[in-house]
Order: sequence, then structure tokens, then C-alpha cells
Amino acid sequence: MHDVAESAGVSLKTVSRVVNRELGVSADLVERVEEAVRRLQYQPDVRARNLRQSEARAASIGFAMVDVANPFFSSILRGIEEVARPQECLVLSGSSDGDLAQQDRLIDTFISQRVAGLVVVPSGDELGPIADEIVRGTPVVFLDCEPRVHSSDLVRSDHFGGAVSITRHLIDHGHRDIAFLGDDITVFSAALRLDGFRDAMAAAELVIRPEWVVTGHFTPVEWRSVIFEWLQAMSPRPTSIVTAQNFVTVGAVQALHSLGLQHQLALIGFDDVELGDVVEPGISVIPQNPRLLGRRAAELLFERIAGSEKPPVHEIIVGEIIARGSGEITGPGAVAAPPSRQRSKSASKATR
Amino acid sequence: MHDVAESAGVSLKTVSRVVNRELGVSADLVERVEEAVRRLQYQPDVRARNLRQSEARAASIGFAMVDVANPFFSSILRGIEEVARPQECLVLSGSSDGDLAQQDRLIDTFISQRVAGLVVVPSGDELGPIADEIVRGTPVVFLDCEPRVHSSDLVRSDHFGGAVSITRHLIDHGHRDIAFLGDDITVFSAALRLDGFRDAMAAAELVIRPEWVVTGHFTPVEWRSVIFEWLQAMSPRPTSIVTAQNFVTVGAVQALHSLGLQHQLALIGFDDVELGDVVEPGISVIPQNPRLLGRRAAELLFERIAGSEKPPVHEIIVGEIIARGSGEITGPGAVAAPPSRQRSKSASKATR
DNA sequence: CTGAAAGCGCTTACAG
DNA sequence: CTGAAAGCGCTTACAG
Repeated sequence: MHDVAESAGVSLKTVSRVVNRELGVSADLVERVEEAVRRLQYQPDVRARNLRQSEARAASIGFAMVDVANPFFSSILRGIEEVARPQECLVLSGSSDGDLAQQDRLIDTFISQRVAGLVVVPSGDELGPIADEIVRGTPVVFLDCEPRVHSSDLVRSDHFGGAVSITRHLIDHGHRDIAFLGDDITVFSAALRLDGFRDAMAAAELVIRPEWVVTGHFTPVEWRSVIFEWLQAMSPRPTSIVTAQNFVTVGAVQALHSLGLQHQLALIGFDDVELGDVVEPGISVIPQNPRLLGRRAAELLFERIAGSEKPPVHEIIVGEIIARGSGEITGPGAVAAPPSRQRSKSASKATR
Repeated sequence: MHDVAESAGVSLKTVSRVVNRELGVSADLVERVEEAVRRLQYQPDVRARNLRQSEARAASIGFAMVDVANPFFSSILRGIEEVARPQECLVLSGSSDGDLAQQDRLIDTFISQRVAGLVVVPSGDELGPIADEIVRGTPVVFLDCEPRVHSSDLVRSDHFGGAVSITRHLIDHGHRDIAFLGDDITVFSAALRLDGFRDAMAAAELVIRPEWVVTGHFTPVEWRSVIFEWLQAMSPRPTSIVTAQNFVTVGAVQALHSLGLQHQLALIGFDDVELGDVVEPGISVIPQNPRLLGRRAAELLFERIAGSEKPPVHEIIVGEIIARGSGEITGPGAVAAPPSRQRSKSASKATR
């Protein structure tokens, strides 16, 4: 900048004015400065700018998630990016692998880089000690679920309602012996989905066998082998399965196919899965809209960054079951005619 | 920081020393400063630090890609993250959607935030005007392919060799009428894959019909409908298809299933696809290892950031065909016994 | 072992 | 319309 000023024969302030397109600089000087900027390939340093101009527009925001290699999270990131891009705001991101300490470190690092705000998909039901403090001083929007003691903006799918829907879907198709496979319930969203499952089962006066509730594994590969062995060991077997997360669904479908059980056991998942329409039978799911989740979270975050002080918003996005076959395999209690009751919640947003 | 110094009754410099764990501060002062840091919840500002200390360790690196919602790219990002994390380096990322101007803006924004280096998956065969200049002054590692006029470190899959392998795989299974569906050839990696296809076809003295080469679409949804219509319109139809990219593979498999052709037309893809083992027939592919690609690119980048001046490295990662069924559907020229010739390149790395 | 001064690249608040 | 000074939060280079 100094060189530019010298080369154009003006003061630093004038360069600053031209670079920031402030009004009230003579055309002549604008011309000279711009020429010098080009010639010297000058690039303003956003960090230095924001050092002084603290109310400046956001240069970057941080996104803490569990695992960017999971399409659910990378689609969220895509949605966040779409909102941030027009503002020339960059997004820093990091995966915690569900580890609280790592999430804590990540958020700490975000702050040391002075992000303007954070979107956080919490890895558990509370934040680490550092994040906990930070979050009180920085705009933050929670995604998917909210840590206990906090109250910020929150955008998430209807975990409870969705889990109730898919469980009831199986019950409506004659199933009484239903297993639940999902994330560890220290993750609040996972806990809500399990609650939904329990609720639907209780409402139908069905019992849940403890050995039919499996939680706490991570990758599709891991789930595949866990479910493979679990299916072999179980006797009696459930007649149907609720898979509460996309990687679980993938692992379960692979295990069922390995065992040749895909046409015997019904399966319905939470969150959609690539090629779920092509597998035989097609995989029935209640989809999420991760891109929309990300977009809404980012929009709310930018409102906060801009200074909005309205009370915390909780936005819940409701989905609708996509029946592709695996969830419509009937159980022993199925009536002759398949239940006509269509539960078609429209894909709308509810704010409460 | 000022407050901390005052509160601990020491100078700024002493606070700086304690925060940076420099040696030669009396235990007493260290104690007092740390206490004040805790009490005031002081977080050093990495941006301000790097402003002065320009040879400092990297605070952030940038990753420019086509679309983070594509698992190929999000897995790369995961790999980069894994290398950056131990250094407390954050990664900024952004998607260009294959648009050169957007990629240019993205890289520009990275630089204005003074990233220590860049990993770039180019959206085309050249960089935009801004990026072009920037890249000459900032450590950069290209991933997947390298823009023409540049020469930096490069990590990529063996596009040409992989395409030759999968094309020959179809030829070995008796196919003569082979279609090629892939990315627009302005992307260098796509061009290399098409070259590989052409090369294998020529070596077998087979002709390529222009209408059997389709390129330039983006999402699985788009590919699905394009391929659906293309298959309906084609007469005669090819007996087999090379899909040169994961989203193309997904779209093609969906289209084939919609038309009930999945057992008639052979298909083999470049890059693996989730649930490709479960679909009927299983999807034969030559996989990539995007996480490893990302990891290696990041490792090379950090070497450059640390000042390495060795000549540019080109690292090429070779894969091995996974035969799952779709690629082994035989064509009219198949001999009685399937070809025994096993082409099993070991998954090793070659440097040239 | 500790600190006062100058500077990183920019902006703000003021003067002319 | 333009500029000289002070400051953002930190560090470097020097002195004591």
C-alpha cells in the first residue's frame, strides 16, 4: 500500500479511499491509483483492515462439524458457502469426528482467527470448556442440535417427528419387531430420533428389546461389519430396522445384501442416500435437506453478525417419507390391504 | 492483551512471551500472566500476530475446488484437514462450480486473507487472470490436474492409465461399441481420461462414434436425464459405457435402471460410488483415493510453505479395477472363456 | 530476566 | 477533495 501511494504520488489515505471505492476522490487520482495498484499487483490485506475496522463486514465464518467426508455435512457446507459467497465471506471448516476435545480446539482456533461467527453442529450434548465461553461472545448458530445449557439460533430437521413417522410406517406395514440403529445418544439429534422411535413404539404398545437398539459406530465400513455380525447373532431377529442416520443406512443395506436378507427385513432410514433409488429393493427414507439447513443457518448467522438482537429462532424443517420398497416389505401383522393412511406432512418450515 | 498486561502488572512484551511460551520468564510472572489470561478470557489474535511475524507458521490455507457437495471433493478436503489440523492450521474452502471467473474470485479472496498456501483443483485448463498472478507468488499445489502454463507440485490419479484400463476391460469382455460419458474436456483430467479411452479404442482398432461421446453436464440429476434421453434416442445403441466421473456414474446407473437396461449394457466407471457394491449388478469401477490425494497435496504444500525449493513434484496415484458385475456383462465379441488376462496394477505411487 | 519503542498494513477521526 | 497523525493487536530489535 505504501508503495502504491508513493508510485501514484498520493497519500496512504487516498489509496485506501480508492481501494474501498469511497466517494469524493477526483477522477484523476482514482485513475493514477488504480494504475499503480495494477502495476504493483497490490492486494489489500483483509486481516489488517479488520484489525482496525472491527465493525467491518465479516471476512470469514467458521463451520464446526463431525465429518466433512459425510455427504450430510458436506452438503451443509455447500449451503453455507452459497450464502457466504456473495458477501465475499470465506468459510473455515473443520471436522471433530465426534470428539468433544477436538471440537473444542477447533472452535478455539476459529476464534484466534477472529471469525465473525460460527455455525456449529455439536458433537455431543455440551460444548467443551473453551467453546462454551467463546460462544457467549460470538454470534453462533447451531445446526442439527443444540447443546444443553445454550440458547442460540438453531436450525434442524424434525428429528423426533421424522423418527416417529418412519417407525409408524413400519408398524403400519405390519411390523412389531423393530430394531433401531443409530448414532450415540450423547448427540442430541440422535437422542431425539431414538425418543421418536420409542414414542411410536409405545403408542402402538410394542416392546423394544434392548439388544435391538444399537448405537455408537461411525463409518459405513464399521457399521457394515457391526450390523453383519449383529444380524447373524440375533435370534430371534427383528423383522424390520430403523436406521437413524445415512452412514448407518449404507452399512445396514450392505450387511443385509451380504446376508441375502434385503427382501426379508424391512428397512427405513433417516436422511437420504445416493443410489438409494436404484438398489433392490429401493431404500425408503425420510430425507433431510442438508443444503437448505446450511443455507438457513448461514442466513441467520449473518443476521446476527449484522447485529440482530431478536430472540433466538428455532427453525425446524420437516420432511416427507420417500417410499421406495425397503420400507414397504410387510411384517407378520400386515393386513390384506396395505394401509391406505397416507402420512404426507408437507415439506414446510415450522418456527417455534 | 493490554488489559492482561495491566492486570498482571507487567509489560506487553512479557505477556507476549508467556503466551508464546518463550523461555526466560520468571516463574512468578508466568504465573501472574496466566492467571490474568484466564480471568479475562484473553485469546490472542492470530491475524495481528501474523501481520508482523510474516515468516510465522501457517494460520490457514485455502482449498479451491469444483463442488464440495461432491464426495470426491469433500473427501479430498477431509484429507487436507487431517494434515493441517496437527499444525493448528485452518482450511478455507470454496466451490467454483466449474466456473473460471468464480474460481478466480475465490483465489483472490483467499489471498486477501493471506492464506499461507493453496491447494487448487483447477476448474479448467487455465487459471483466471488474478489467480494466475497470485499463484506465482504463493505456494500452491495442484490437485487432479494442472493448468497449462503452470508448473507446481501436482498430485493426481492416473487419469490416462485408468481410462485405458477400464476401456480395455470392456474390450476384453467382448465389447466393440463403447460410449464415453464424462466431464467437459476443458478440465484437463477429463481430457486425459478421454485420451485414455481413445487410446485404448485405437489400440483395439475400434471406431469411436461421435454421438457416443457425451460431456459437459454437472449434477447426478442432470446426468440422469441427459443419459436417459440419450439412451432412448440412440439407434444403434452402444453395448457398453465408460463413465468418467462419479456423478456421471450415478446418473448413468439411474438411467439404466429406469430403462431396465442395467443387465444389458455394460458399465464401468472412474472413481468409486457409495453403494456401488449393493446395486444390481454391482458397479465396476477403477477407484480413486481422494482422501489420500488430499493428504499428499497438503503435505507437499506444507513443505513448500516451510521453504522447500526442490523441483516440482508430480505424484500420480494408480488404482486397480474393482469388478462388481456391471463391467463384466459380456459383449457380442466375447469368447467362450472370459479373458484370463488379469490386469492388476498394484496401487502404488509413481513419481515422475 | 524485563521493558520501551517502532513497525506490520490498514483505518478512523480530524484538520485543512 | 486530500492528507498527517494515531491506533487496531500483536511482534521484532534493541536496551538495560
